[in-house]
Amino acid sequence: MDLLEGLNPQQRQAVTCAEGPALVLAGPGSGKTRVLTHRVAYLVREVGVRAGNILAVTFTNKAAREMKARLSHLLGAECEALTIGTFHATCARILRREGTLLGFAPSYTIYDDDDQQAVIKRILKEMNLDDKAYRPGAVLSVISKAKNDLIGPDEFVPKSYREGVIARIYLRYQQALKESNAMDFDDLLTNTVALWQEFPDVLERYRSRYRYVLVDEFQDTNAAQYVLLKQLAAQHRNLFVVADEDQSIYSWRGADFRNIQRFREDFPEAPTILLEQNYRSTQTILDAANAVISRNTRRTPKRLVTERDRGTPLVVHEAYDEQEEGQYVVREIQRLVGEEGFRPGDCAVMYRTNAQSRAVEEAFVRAGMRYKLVGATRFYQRREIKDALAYLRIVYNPADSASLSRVINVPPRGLGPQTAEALFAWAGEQGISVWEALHRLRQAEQGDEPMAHPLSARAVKPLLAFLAQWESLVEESKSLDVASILQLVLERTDYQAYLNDGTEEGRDRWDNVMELLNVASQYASMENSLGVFLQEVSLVADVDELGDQPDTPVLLTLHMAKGLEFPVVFIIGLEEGILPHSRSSGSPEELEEERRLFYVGMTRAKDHLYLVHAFRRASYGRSAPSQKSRFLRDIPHHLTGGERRTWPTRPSAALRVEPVAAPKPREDARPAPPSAPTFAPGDRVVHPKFGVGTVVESRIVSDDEQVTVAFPSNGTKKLLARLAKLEKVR
DNA sequence: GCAGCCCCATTTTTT
DNA sequence: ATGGGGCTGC
Ligand SMILES: Nc1ncnc2c1ncn2[C@@H]1O[C@H](COP(=O)(O)OP(=O)(O)OP(=O)(O)O)[C@@H](O)[C@H]1O
Repeated sequence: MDLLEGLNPQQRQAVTCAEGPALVLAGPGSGKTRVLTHRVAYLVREVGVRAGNILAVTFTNKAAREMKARLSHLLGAECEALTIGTFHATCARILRREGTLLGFAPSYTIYDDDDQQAVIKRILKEMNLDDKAYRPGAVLSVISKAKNDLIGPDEFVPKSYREGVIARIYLRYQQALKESNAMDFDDLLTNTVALWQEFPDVLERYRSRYRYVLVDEFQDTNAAQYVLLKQLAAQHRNLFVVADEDQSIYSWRGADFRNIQRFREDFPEAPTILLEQNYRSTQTILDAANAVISRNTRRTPKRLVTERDRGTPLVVHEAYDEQEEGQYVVREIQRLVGEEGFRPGDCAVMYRTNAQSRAVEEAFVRAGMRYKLVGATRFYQRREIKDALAYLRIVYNPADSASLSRVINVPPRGLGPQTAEALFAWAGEQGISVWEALHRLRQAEQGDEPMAHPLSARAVKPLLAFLAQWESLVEESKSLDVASILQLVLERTDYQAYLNDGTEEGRDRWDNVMELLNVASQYASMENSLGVFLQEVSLVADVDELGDQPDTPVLLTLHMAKGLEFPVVFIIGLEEGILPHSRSSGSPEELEEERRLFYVGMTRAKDHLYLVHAFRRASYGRSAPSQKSRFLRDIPHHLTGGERRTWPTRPSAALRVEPVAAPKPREDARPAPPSAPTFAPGDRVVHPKFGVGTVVESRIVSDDEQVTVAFPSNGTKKLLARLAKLEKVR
């Protein structure tokens, strides 16, 4: 197969460019991922690079799987030797091998958010701090931010008293993790950076191993990830990155698209290759997406053309509420499948927040249709699943104190909060893991030299019984696979009896545990199946998606949609407060990121794009009128088929599409406040008489919008937008 | 120590 | 709405 077949000249140039660094900058659907994939194959097949010398970094595990699949097609068996994965997964693997140098046993545990919270809560108690003044979530976000910027607990410079306290928590937190032989997500990156910094010989090994490094979605790398890349590529300089600054949507996680600029400075010899041909979307979709993104100021405009024809207009639909919104989406999918020959799996429903999936799911259930929720870790968040995983994690890494604290009294065995607190505090004081503390307790009780400990005489017996039980489980598990271990643990803890309280919920919970066992058994034949299984679960490597791939509509967040494409896309909840989200509307930067998020969603669509908003929506149990998203106003009217809605006929009545004239806010009919301003401060506008000016302020006044505009030559004027025929200019 | 009850806040996005 | 956390009574 010719690797260059099916590539345009620009793409070929990128795929075949010489050794050394290179930057591919291009818009959505221009084949960035395809270029990266083909470049890998090209290096192996044409340049003769050994597959083992290539590292390709993707943004999600799913993307890694897809790339692997494509490369296995392009390269055959040789692709097995490639390293393809996310930064986190790759670092996790490196640290399994080399972590001992930093004081971590190979069986270290990756702590998830709950574990992290548990550790922080423990520390707050230890330090006598109020967990309301220092909310664990808030503390963790400060710590995470620091880590993403590679600021360790020692380098952390507090800018306030509060931050001083957090700095102390941070320090203790890192100790606690080490005592538990655990790392959090951010540690996977920072510890790898530290490893390579402190052990140049190790870095040297990885440099010669990963002689060619390729990074997808480079605009969403954070500082730690960028340093990792620099460490690896500083010498051989074979760093190939593809990026689109308009698709940078993870700044809240420390991602910084200015890494593109840094790359240019650090690798000045890198050619920049632009891809300007879009192969995905119709002209209409592209035009609409472009109208939306061009309102962002901090960007370099890109050229992007498509070979495809105009296609159909976008559909903008106003639903009554979130239920009717779900119903509309489901019926429209049924229609597309029934009348237009689409497959259910061609359709995707995208939303800003996970909570929004609920109403859509209910609509699917009511319609008797199957659907797939992407990236839903809900299953792994369930109590019974977390319990079962905690059991497994203890077997794998008994030092894991977070897991021990979770299940020390599950099922109840007389080790209540008092005892647990005493035990954990005692371990904390001594700077040892809880597991070790239990051993000391036994020593103290049964050894020759009695030792003081704070545990009540009554608690000692169940504690030692607990230790004995788990010691035996750890020992017996050594020769077993994950599935057998899980079965054994469930049996010994009598977990089924604990769940089975006679209620249906209890039955369901047990069913879930059996489902977990089913998933685990898919790993059973692997080498070190327990470790592999736990790692994949921790890295959210969508374990549940193994196997079944039904042809069903997909429900996913806009964030999860990055990098994917679908013939039919529904974006729902296009309302102020949701998209843009109220928690992200504070600064212009945040708003621009919300806009990019919408842009990413729109550009996933190949043929049909539906933009749906609801007239009213319930949140936190309260239903309130909503206001349509400002982003919808940026889409020129001629690209949409006008706005439609299916109510107020009767929300449950048969689908009836009634065209609705441009929204005219009538106070009696609409409790909603008047529409949002079309002009925002900073916008450049043109006035027939005064010329070009800059908007200073804009607010809604009765029926029109009063805009204050500063004209360089005519001073500042207050104008009514409609009357003055104000127009935006770019 | 533990089950049951009530109150309350809820930071949206994920590796 | 929902579940986690605090409180009460056994
Ligand atoms: N030269 C080409 N000829 C035909 N189809 C192409 C070509 N290049 C890319 N495509 C197709 O265009 C679509 C988009 O490609 P790809 O996902 O690689 O783009 P991308 O730039 O990574 O997109 P995004 O940034 O939006 O995720 C894919 O379906 C791909 O197969």
